[in-house]
Amino acid sequence: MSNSQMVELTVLEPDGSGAESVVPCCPPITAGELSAADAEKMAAMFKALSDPVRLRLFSKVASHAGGEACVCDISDVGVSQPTVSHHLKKLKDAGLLTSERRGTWVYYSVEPSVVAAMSAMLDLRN
Amino acid sequence: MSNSQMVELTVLEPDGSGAESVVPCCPPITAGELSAADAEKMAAMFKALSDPVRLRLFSKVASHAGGEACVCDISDVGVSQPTVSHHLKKLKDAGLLTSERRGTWVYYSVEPSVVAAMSAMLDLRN
DNA sequence: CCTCTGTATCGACAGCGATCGAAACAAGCT
DNA sequence: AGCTTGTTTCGATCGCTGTCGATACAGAGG
Repeated sequence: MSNSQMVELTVLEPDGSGAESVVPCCPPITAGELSAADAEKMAAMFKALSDPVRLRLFSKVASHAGGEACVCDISDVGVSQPTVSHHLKKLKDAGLLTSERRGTWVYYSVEPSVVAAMSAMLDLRN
Repeated sequence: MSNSQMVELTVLEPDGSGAESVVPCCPPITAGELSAADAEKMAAMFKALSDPVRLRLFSKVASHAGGEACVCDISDVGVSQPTVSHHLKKLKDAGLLTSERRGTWVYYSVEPSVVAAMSAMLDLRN
């Protein structure tokens, strides 16, 4: 039960705007070891990108103009359409994407702050 | 089978120094969509950090002096010793950590280039 | 050589998750 | 209302993986 250093994380409360209790947090991982709770949160975000199909879907959205894309524009990733929907839901639940219906189509957008938190956490420079 | 943009990734060959065919690559994800092959490689790296226990172990190593730590220093994460060893192996196989035996103890170190590649990929600024 | 401590591997089990087809829901059209 | 197209949900299957205890391996010191 020993732990050398613990760093308090700045958890941005996501004002219940969509995804279920999202996460953002985290100074560079070199700054100190994660608590069990923070590790849980961050791991969930990394897990969202831990599947090749999801990573491609995410990359398609992120590289689209405005960081936003219609499902119909990105669903060509070699799996069935229900599977695409399932993966988009996971990315949304993890807080990496948000979705909005506009008429017939549903558009997914990247959530910049959450992605930035992951990037910052892996930043090793000191 | 349509794809808007494709970006060639700079894959650094890891000169068979340890982990099995490691990965580094990747311009910011906003630059263009990942190919199936690159998505596979990057997803494997994110998967390594997608477990809370692994993320804590990684954070303990990264936050240690010199980005290096003995197993004995970090194995207090609430799971059995074999499980710790199993997770460290996964981090090593993913290329995020390297290991070296020095006498009785085994030391794990972070592989900065690989971690930097993940961080850079998630960098959304343009 | 034996023992002790540190670490890795093995084998088993349980739960999670990626995938699909089928079906439901949503919105626009005629 | 019915049809069509886009998207999500449901149920089932099946492989993957996190976990453990037991065991094996490695090095240091008696």
